[in-house]
Amino acid sequence: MPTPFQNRVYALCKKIPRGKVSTYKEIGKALGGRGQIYRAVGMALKNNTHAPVVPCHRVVASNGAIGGYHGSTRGTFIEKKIKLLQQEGVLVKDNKIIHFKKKLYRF
DNA sequence: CTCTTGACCGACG
DNA sequence: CCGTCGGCCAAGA
Repeated sequence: MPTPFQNRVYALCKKIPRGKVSTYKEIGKALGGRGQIYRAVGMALKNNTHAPVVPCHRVVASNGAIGGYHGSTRGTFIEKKIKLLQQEGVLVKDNKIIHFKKKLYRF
């Protein structure tokens, strides 16, 4: 069972439109949190095993880095995440999102 | 309740 | 560009 906090995070993830991405920080802000809120967001997504029902692959770090996927900061899953993003029109180079500012979706 | 850890961020040198 | 430090959220032990 997910915690209420996790539910909020997942709900926001679903709101992200196709071809757009968001960041841990923006999600945290949207939740009304401040400071280290994005760290808690990261934990929530890590606990998310039902991907891609929840499009957590559209959530990246604030600097445009991919971040992590399926509980890993690097590995096969990350490649999968990149592929999914590129399928949706978000180009990724060297684990960073191209035109990140343009693709960034704010709530 | 206390302590640790995490898919993080921003500032500084 | 890279390593280091401060910050101060949520969940689990």
